[in-house]
Amino acid sequence: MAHDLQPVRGTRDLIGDDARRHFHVVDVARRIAATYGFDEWSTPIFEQTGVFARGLGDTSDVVMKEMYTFPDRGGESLTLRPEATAGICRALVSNGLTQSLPQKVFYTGPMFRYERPQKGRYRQFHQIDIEVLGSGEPLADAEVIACGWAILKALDVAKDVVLELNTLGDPESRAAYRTALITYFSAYKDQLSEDSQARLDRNPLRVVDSKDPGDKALVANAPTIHPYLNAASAKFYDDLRRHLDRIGVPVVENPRIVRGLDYYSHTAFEFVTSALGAQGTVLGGGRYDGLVEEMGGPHTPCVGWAAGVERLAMLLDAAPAAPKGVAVIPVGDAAEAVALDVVQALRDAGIRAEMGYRGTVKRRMERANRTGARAAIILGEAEIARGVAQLKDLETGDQAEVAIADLVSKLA
RNA sequence: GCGGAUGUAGCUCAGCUGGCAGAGCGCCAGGUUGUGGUCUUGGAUGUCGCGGGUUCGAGCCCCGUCGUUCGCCCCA
Repeated sequence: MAHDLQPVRGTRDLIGDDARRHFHVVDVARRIAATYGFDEWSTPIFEQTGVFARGLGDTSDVVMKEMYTFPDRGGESLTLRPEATAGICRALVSNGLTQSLPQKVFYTGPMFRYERPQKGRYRQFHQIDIEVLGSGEPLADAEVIACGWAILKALDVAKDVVLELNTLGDPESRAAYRTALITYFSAYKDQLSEDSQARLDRNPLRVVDSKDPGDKALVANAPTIHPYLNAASAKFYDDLRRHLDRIGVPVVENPRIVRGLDYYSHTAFEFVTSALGAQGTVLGGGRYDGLVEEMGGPHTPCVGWAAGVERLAMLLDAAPAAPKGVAVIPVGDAAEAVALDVVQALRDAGIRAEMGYRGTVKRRMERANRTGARAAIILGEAEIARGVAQLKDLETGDQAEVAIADLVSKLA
């Protein structure tokens, strides 16, 4: 393949089965989210760089080294969004919606991160997002998680996935835990991996989800957050677990779950699978009470998650079947006009129908078969003169004469 | 950003120690002047990812580069 026709590294085309898998995931998520009372938003694919730089926090890798940031022709620094939440929060504030809370938002679209591509990890990838903006109640967390679980069930991938749940507590609890972790790990600093030593300074919570085998031994004896939760945070977490239990969402508590982005507090969760190699998180999120304020809006507690469409699409057992239409086949030029009327009547009735642009009957039948048509309507001049057509069922091979006027009702 | 594997027809892949680029599937045409799937006959495939080097000669060896992939990192 010529170099200049190669798709850009980490991007890909969605065609055929790949496209059907992708859109099936999005369609199902959109449908289920609507059922939970979420409204779909759409915001720009790029924002002023500050929206992400301020929103995601300056310790995250996403901000430090993965953003597609560029000056536009006016000299303003813009960034292709690496995730959806910051843009949604910006839109909430820009549109004055902090006056009408809560807002329940469904979102889907492409995101961009300059990472080393791998299976399930692309530079342009797609997410589905659910956010409840403006509620600090654990019921909102429960609803958001339940909606995610419902989508995974509707996609029939829930069997491969478990929900891992943790709490990060409120800022006070989190700060206390942070201090405890620094104290604990500092005693073993030289035994930690190089990566974790760096994390210890930058973002000590991240040390507890290290995959380094040496670190894991130390992490196993590290304190969990629970003793450091203040009363309000502990109650919040208890309430959430009670709600999830009531709704029937199976939970595995995992005190090692820490979200990558800085703005989280209280609830943190991931739906994980072992079926996708290193890219095990299929849906992840949590509560981010400080983000809107961080961005310059009023204090607005929020909770939400993002799911990777590509990862979900890979978990699907099989690609959804291609739609089956009806092939209308004229025999001879004079029949084409009537055939055109027939296709139009079928389409007007909501039936997927196609008439080939050219070709012999044989060619048109071959195409009908190849494209998975369920039936063929063969229209010859002799039939047209009598007001009938041959209707052939392409699965059984049965063929019968049907009045042209009855074709639509026969195929509905 | 780091380490490993890999790249040959539209697809999946074979190609020996360096010696004329192949198979299956798919595609195109015929067997069927108005009927698909099965069968049958014939046909077309290509910058061997790209660029250098070694050699009488490179798909094969060497260097570089681009893409993919596995792990790390990070994350959805």
